[in-house]
Amino acid sequence: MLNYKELDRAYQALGDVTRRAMVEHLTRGPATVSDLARPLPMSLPAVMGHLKVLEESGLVTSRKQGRVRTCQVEPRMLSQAERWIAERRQMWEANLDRLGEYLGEGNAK
Amino acid sequence: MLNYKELDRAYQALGDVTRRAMVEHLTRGPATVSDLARPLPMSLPAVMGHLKVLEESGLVTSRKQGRVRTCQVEPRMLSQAERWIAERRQMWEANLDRLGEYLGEGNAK
DNA sequence: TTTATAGTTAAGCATTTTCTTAAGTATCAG
DNA sequence: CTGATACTTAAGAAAATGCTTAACTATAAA
Repeated sequence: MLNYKELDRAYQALGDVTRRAMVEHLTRGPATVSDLARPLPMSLPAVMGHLKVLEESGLVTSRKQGRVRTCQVEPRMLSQAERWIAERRQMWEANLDRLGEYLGEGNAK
Repeated sequence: MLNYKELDRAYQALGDVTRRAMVEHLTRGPATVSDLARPLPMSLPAVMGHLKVLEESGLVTSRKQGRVRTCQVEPRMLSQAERWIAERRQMWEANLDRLGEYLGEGNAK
């Protein structure tokens, strides 16, 4: 399960173009910090900041070997964020169905 | 389709417990501003602020009749936010499959 | 050993976010 | 008309974000 703080962090992390670009990059495979930074229009420390947010959200993990840090997507957290939305949408649809039945009965149709 | 600014707004909107609570409330059916505010530990103007964020993100819409404003979830935007994550997850899985094939061939298994 | 690479930390600054209280406006009810 | 209700706006404080440059550490290469 996912507590509200984890969800906060995951959605906040995704609420930034730069970090979504990083996630998208990592879905094509693992990458180093420099790999992630190369296409981005900002300094390396700025990228590090975004990486920290992504790691704290659980969407990304990384390990350092020698002087190179390699980053990966964490698909589990991706799924969990996906699921929260999916569940709310389903809840809304279920409600809509119930309303439909009610109107259907009321109007004898 | 969804441009990056819309996605920004949608995920930023979901990246806050209060606003997720409001969305959750609205998945059980339409509600007025006061309905939304009642369970929340903050002032009405603060709730209005959150509502504004939700409306600007396209996740919620509202209409005013007389002095009462009624709010609704907008399931389309919910779906679109869901889809972005789903697509990245699938991208990652496809990549993993390709890696699996590669390793499979390499190891003659 | 010297130099280049890859990443990290720290300080500082502008902007945005999230909340407050106070003071409105526009219905609706009596 | 008078007061209560439902929201709305504005001003402002405190904290969080997102970036910069400068300085530093650890590793690898020459």
